[in-house]
Amino acid sequence: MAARLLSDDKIETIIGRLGPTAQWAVARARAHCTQGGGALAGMPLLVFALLTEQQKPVGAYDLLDAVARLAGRPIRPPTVYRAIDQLLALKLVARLASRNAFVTCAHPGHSHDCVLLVCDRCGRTAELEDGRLDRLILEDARKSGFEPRHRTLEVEGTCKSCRGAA
Amino acid sequence: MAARLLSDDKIETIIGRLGPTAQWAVARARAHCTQGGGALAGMPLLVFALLTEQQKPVGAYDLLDAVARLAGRPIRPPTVYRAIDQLLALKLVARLASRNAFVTCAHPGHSHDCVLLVCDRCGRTAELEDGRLDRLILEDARKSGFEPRHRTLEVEGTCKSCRGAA
DNA sequence: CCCAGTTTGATATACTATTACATCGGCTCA
DNA sequence: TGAGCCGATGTAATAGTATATCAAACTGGG
Repeated sequence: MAARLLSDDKIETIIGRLGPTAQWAVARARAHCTQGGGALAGMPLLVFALLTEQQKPVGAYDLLDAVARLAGRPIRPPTVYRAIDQLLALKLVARLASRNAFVTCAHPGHSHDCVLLVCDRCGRTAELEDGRLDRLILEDARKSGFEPRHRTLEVEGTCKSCRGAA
Repeated sequence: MAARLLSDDKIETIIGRLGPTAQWAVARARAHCTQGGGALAGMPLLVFALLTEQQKPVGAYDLLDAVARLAGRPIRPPTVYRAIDQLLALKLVARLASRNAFVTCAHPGHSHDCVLLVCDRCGRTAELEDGRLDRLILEDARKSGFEPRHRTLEVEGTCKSCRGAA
């Protein structure tokens, strides 16, 4: 392959420098992939690590810059988008459609779509889970003959700590 | 203003050629604006008319092309985006974040955010309304100390007629 | 009539995403 | 071992979405 940008060793070193929460998230994500018979490695792993380090949505081009900085040379968009696509397929990250950005999923094992709470002050996101919501949406949709397949639910507002600060 | 692209008369003529449903939607939107003390005219009116003619989401650049064709000369993006911004502020159209496109709102008078059902076969959208959903989201969010301000809820699936056809 | 304010238009550019092609490394199997 | 295939990664080019900034034209009050 056209001269790997970053060796696995370097990626491990980068991960080693992350905070404890991010470390834990990476470890859990890897375990989740291993369980599924695959492996989280290379660019997808690096992108996941960078994304989980920030606790907020990151644009594809910010990830691109971060990877380029670590690699010491320019990176092309598809490199990052491919990694993102794989992470999306694995449900390890979610696309934040309202902001064209991406966040790591808090609950990798779950099959349902996320409910994302996005703070418009600090930009941080939290994930919500409520089966009643999905049941209600399903029920409402079917009433009009619509068969749902996938859902995007993003709530913008102010998070607890930002409300406290104000 | 830098030589208006389309006179009000021309816009009225274009609206006159729309189908009855679209005519009705335009009339209702205008009434809604008049009630609010404003007026729906010029580019925003034209964009609303074009958008309501299609019963499905339309990208900004498709609208751009449509306006350009009607005007008989190229149009620049900000012209259309400004019109869209005004229509968004008036809640006459909604942004379909998951597709970077726009649809006219079925219920201009309502203050709540829309629930949009988007058919992945025919592309058409329907609007849903259920206060229980919003109450549930509000309740869940507040449980984690989050104060919601705005919501994006888009459901992708198959509509009644497309399911019938299959 | 002239000026200030508002609205609309043009230019240029930033940001987001994908298509199509090139290259590398490892694997199988003679 | 090495020829040939396969999958993963990298590159080039371009398509699609959105905005910041400046310029020009109508509007209404004086």
